[in-house]
Amino acid sequence: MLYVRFPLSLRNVEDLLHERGVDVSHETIRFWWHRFGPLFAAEIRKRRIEGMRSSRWRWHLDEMFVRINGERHYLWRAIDHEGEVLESFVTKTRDRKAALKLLKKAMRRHGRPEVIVTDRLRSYGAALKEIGASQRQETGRWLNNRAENSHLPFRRRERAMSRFRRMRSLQKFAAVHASVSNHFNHDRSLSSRPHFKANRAAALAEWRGLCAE
DNA sequence: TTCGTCCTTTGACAAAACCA
DNA sequence: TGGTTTTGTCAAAGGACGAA
Repeated sequence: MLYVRFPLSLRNVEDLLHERGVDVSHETIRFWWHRFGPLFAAEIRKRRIEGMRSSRWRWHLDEMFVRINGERHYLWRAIDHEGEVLESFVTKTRDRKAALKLLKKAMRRHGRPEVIVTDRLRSYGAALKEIGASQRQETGRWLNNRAENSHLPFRRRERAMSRFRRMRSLQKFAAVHASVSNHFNHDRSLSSRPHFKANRAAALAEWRGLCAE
């Protein structure tokens, strides 16, 4: 959890744990998050979906560049109007097929949204047409800030991580990171401090519950 | 005992980040 | 620009532990 949630390297986490009396190697940390990260992420996602009100009527779709060994890849994400990450995955191309995959994945899990906000990339139009929802699309230079903003934590992490070495782990990390940051990031600025504290305590307690199982 | 399985450690590596 | 440090990753070996 330390590794995924904070911009720490594997060796940073090793040292942190050492301070707390846990003696493990950096390789073990890596092993742990590969092994258990996806499990936790899936569990968090499942619980969130169960407890979700049907208020996610507007989606924001977005893609971003990620460089792996000098090769260009694209990280696709679907975000709801509250800034919560619904879906994310990695492809090598930026075309209709990738956009379509994103849409289908998200819709299978969350149902159809009323409005879909995208940037001006034509692939979205083509993909939406294919599933017969083109009238629900809204594009705009500024409309999609919601999605762009949610890249920030990810970018910060990417820098500390000295870029991703393999597509496989980027995919995994994107999924786990989305779930974990959804779980812990309640809006600090909008809610009062005691309210935020209560939320954070609840999130932590729930996390401990997940670990104990 | 001897396997087999599942984790952990170790040491090395190349790529990226950093710094002057 | 070029050298140094830091990064995630890998292969190989080690170790704990239960089953046969």
